Amino acid sequence: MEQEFKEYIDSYLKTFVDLNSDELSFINSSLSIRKYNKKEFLFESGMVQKEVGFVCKGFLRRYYINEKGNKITTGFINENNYATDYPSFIRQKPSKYFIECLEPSVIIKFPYNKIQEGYTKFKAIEMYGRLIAEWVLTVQTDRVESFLFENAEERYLKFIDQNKDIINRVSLSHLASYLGIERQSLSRIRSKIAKK
Amino acid sequence: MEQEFKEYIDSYLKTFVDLNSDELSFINSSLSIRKYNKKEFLFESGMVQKEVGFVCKGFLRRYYINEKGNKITTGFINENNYATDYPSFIRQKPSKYFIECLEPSVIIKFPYNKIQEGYTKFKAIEMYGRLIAEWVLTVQTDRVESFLFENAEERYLKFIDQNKDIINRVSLSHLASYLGIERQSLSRIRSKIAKK
DNA sequence: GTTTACCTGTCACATTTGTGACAAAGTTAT
DNA sequence: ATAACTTTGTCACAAATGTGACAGGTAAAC
Repeated sequence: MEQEFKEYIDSYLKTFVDLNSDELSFINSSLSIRKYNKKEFLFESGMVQKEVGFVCKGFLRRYYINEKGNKITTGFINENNYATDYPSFIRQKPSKYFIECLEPSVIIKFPYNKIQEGYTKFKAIEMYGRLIAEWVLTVQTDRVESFLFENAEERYLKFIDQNKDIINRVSLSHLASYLGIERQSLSRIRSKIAKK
Repeated sequence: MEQEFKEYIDSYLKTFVDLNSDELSFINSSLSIRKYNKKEFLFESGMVQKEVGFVCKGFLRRYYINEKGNKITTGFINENNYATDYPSFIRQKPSKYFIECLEPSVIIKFPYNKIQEGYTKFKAIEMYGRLIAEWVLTVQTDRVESFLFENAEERYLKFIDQNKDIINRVSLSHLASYLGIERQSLSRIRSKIAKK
């Protein structure tokens, strides 16, 4: 099984950067793989992430527990995405997030130290790091704009339009907190839309 | 004047990455400098940014005009920051933003093509690109969290706490739209706080 | 100095969203 | 199959925010 998923991620990475055999063998020797059950945690609040997780199979969410004890979902992670709190991983600072499996998952892990080693030794890996950061930057900017330019209903409609692949994997409560509203409000929005 | 500001940005860049003489001369030969008056635009909505601007002196804002014709400020840019719409610059796609000088400004410009050339030719420049992207990613993530975890009053208090250096350069209206509320709401919040 | 344009504070009212409660439906564990 | 738990939909009321209006203050332009 290991070999199968290693080849899977190799071909995924190659869609972004050209990797020579040195770089590929460095990457393959650096990563490990693990299966998770539903409700298991990739990591919990307070931890420093020693590795970043790449989702080969499964579905996860990232959430934060606020002062009132409410769980606020800030991201869903499906296949071919990285399960991490980027800012805390980059700085190697404790994260305030939990990452929880919503489905049984298969995760490939890259250790932080190996990534840094890859950045200094291999130009293609440094470039891949920049491209990933630029991509996340873009995603986060879109999300800031969604709060500034759109109301809750528009954010909801946009979400279901842009996430047809995962929409039937997320619960109403999780989605509501991701959109920045209460579950009752999302319920209201849904019934309002249904009447149209 | 040119030389003065070129030395200024050289020493700024050196605080992030080690630059050898090849890299420094490449950078210095790539950049140009320009003065702007108050109310002048660095670029306007619909344009593809051929260059990124580094603010040596001055103060600017980035804003978007929505369907109702309202100007929504999404960022303030002061000294030692880049005046750009990153996502559109990265992809070389037209921006929906205006960047306007709120004060007379001195801006150093890096052409997009030169930056890409720098990325491929110089490892230190590629690394600097990654660090900048990682930094912007972190800033944008903080901003998303501010919408999810905080109400308008908390966002306002956090802003004045974290931006003591520019707080007296921004107007109430601009700040309100940056916080995602109407100017009347910010006015209300201010008077509510004043009563405490 | 005067005029003009813009910015700010405040008000009343409308709309949106949050809060707490409850019941029905669905899911999980035993 | 049953019981325990979770999720969802709905309601009434409270709180927050948006909207349109107006007046006074400030700054820029002539």
